[in-house]
Amino acid sequence: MLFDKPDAEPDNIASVLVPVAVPGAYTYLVPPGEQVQPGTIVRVPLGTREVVGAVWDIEPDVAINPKKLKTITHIYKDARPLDANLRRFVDWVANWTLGAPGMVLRMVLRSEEALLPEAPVPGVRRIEGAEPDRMTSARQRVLATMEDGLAWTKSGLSHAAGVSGSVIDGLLHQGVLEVVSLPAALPTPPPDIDFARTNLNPAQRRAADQLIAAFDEGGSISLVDGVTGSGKTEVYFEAIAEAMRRGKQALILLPEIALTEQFLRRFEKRFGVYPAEWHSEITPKKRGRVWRGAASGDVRVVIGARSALFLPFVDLGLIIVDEEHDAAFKQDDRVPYSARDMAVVRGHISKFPVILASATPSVESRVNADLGRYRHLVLPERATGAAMPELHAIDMRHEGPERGHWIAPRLLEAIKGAYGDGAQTLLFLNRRGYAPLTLCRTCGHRFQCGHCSAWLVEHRFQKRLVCHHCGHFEKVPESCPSCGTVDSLVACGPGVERIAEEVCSKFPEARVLVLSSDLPGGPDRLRREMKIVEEGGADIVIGTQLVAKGHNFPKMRVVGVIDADLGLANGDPRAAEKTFQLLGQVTGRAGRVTGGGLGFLQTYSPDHPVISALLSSNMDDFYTAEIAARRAAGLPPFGRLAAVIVSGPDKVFADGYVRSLSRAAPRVQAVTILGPAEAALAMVRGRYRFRLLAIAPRQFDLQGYMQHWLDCGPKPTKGLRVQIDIDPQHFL
DNA sequence: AGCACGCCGACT
DNA sequence: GTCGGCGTGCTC
Repeated sequence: MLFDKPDAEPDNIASVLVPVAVPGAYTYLVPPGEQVQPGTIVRVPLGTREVVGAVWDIEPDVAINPKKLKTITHIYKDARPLDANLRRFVDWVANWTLGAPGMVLRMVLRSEEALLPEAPVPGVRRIEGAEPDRMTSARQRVLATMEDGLAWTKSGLSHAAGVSGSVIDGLLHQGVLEVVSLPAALPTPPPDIDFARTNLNPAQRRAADQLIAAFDEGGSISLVDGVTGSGKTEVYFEAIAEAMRRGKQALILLPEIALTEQFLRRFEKRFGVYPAEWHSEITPKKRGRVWRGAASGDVRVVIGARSALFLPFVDLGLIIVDEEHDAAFKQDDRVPYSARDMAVVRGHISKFPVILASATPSVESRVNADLGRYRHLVLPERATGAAMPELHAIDMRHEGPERGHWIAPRLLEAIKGAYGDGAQTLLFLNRRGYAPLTLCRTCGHRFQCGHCSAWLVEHRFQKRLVCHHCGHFEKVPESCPSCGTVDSLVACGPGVERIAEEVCSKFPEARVLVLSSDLPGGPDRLRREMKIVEEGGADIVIGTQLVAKGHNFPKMRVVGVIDADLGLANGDPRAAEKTFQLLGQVTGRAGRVTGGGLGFLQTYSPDHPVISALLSSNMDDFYTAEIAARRAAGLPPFGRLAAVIVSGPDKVFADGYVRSLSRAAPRVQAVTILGPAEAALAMVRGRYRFRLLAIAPRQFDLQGYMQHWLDCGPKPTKGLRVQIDIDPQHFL
C-alpha cells in the first residue's frame, strides 16, 4: 500500500505513551512549528476523548496508516520533560509487572494541577511617596510593617500589622498601596541541614558514617536493622543531610498508616521544617505543588506513601524505605508493584543509595544482607539507653486462665502492678469484634457468611454478625436460624471487645480503651485516641494490629499478647514471618522510654521458632530458623522465587477459596503477592525452581498462559493477575 | 418500543 | 482506563 502523506515525515511525528492499557506507544503528528523531545508532556486525542501522555523513546512496533494519525493538541511547555532515568524506570516497572507502560506513566502523571504553572498570588505593595488622606493608628501600623518596601499578601499583612482586612482595602482604594503578583508559595521551605545536630551514640554514629560513605559508591543498598527505639530514624536523617549537602533530593517512603504527625515533628526537630508530604489524602492543590517542586528542585525532601516513588524528581539522590517489611508497600490493584523493590530499582537506575530500615526486616532483605548484596547495619541497643523489654512466655496448657476467661493469672498480676504504679498496659489481640465464632448450643449451627464461607464475627457494640472477609453483616438473631431454639447461641473465643469486658470486670476503676479499626468515628477518632494513650489518658489499652504501627507510647510498661499463636497456622507461607514481625513490633512498644518494660506471650506452643526467637530477644534466631524451615519445605531459595500466583476476577472469592482450600488440605499453602514478568518467564524456561502453592479460583493453565505470553508477547488477560513475590535483585 | 446492564474490542 | 456498540432481558 502506498502512503504518501507529506506531513507525516519522521520529524513531524512523535511516539507518545498514553495512560491506557495498550502494549506500547502511539504515534502522533507534532503540530507545525512545534518541537518535542522524549519526556515532553503532551495532550493528545484518544478515541473520543483527550488524555495527557508523554513523548517516549520507544518506536511504535506497528506501522499504521499515516492518514489515521492525529495531532498533538497541547504541549505542556511549563512542565519539565520527564528525564531519561524516569522513563527507563517507567519501562522497567511496566516490564516487571506485566503491565502496560502507559499505566505506569499514569502513576507519574497523577496530578493534573501540576502541569500548569500555579497562578501567582495577589499581593500588595506600597506605592512610593503616596500618603493616605488621614493617618490613623491602624494605617500607621500597616505602613510601619511595610517599611522594608517588600510586597505582602493581604492576609499576611493584616496579621502582621494586627489590623483587619478593611484597613488594607482602604489604603488600596486611596492609592497608597497597589496590587502586585507574588510568585506562588513553595510547598515547604527547604530543610536546614544544620538546624539541630543530633547526638548519636557510637553505634548510631558508625551506621550513619557508613550510610554517608555509600554516596560515593554510585548506587548501593543498605539495610538498617535496629531494635525498636534504637534510633534508626536519627541515623537515616544523617543520610538525608548528606544528600542535601551534595545538592541532591531525598525521598522517605513510609507505609501509609505511619504518615503520622509524630514523624513529621521528628523531621522538623532535626531540620527545622516539615518535609513535603505526598499521599492519597493530600489536597489536589498541594499535590500539584509538591509534584512541581519535585520536578523543579524547589522541594528537597519528600515524605510519602508508596506512590511518591513515581514523582518526577529532577535530582533524586536518596530513597529511604522505612518499615521496609510492611505489606502496605505492595500495591494490589491496577499496576501491582512493591514500592520497596521498585525503590531499589529506581536507585539502581539512577545510581544513588537506597536505605531499607526496619526493626523486623523481611526475610528476603535479611537474605540479601547475609549474601552481601546489601550492606547490613545493625543497631543492637536502644538509643535512650532503656533496656529492651523482658519477654516471658505464658504456657496456656499449664497456667492458663479459668474457662471463659482469656487473661492468665501471671499477666493479670503484671497488669495490676503496672496499674498500681500509674503505668500503662497494652493487651494485643489481632481480632476485631467480640467473638470470632458463634454457634448454637442446641444443634451446633455455626454462623457462616453466605458469600465467602468465612465465620461471621460477633460485634457486640454494634449488635451485628460481621464477615471480616467481604464486609457482609447481619443482625444477631434472637433464635437459632437452623433449629429455632431461643437463647441458645454461644460465643466462642475472644475478640478485643471480649477482652475489654474481662479487663473491666477485673479492673473496674481503670480507664480502659479499645483501639480497633472498626469502631465508629473513623480515622479521626483513632488519631484522637492514640493521642490520649500517648499522653497517659488511659490505663489499659486493648488493641488490634493498628497499635503495632507508627505510634510510640512512652508510658507503656507492660505488653500482653493474648494469643501469640494466632496467625501461625493460617495457610500462608509467610505466616511465621508475618507473626514474628507483628509480635516484634507490638512487644517493642513496652518500656520504650521508662526503663524495664515487660512483655508476655500467651501461647500453646512456647517452643515454636517464632515464639522462642522472640523470647530470646535474638532476632537472628528467627531468621536462621525461618530460612531453614523454608528450605526444608522445598520452597525455592529467597531472592529466587517465593511463591505464587493468582487472584481471580473477584478477590474476595479468591481469598475465600484459598482459605477453604488450606483448611481442607493443610499442606496446600497459598499467598498472593506481587511479581515480575521475568520471573514468570524464568519459571517457564525452567531457570528457577518454583512450586505452585495456590490454584486459581477457576481451573487455570498457568504454564500454558506463560507459554502464550512468551510466544505472543504480553497480552492482558481478563480476570487474571499473575502475582509472584520475587526480589528484583536478580535482574538488576 | 425503550432502556438498563454486561461483555467486548478499539483507542495512534 | 474509558468509551461506544451491540446483545440480552426486562419494564412502562
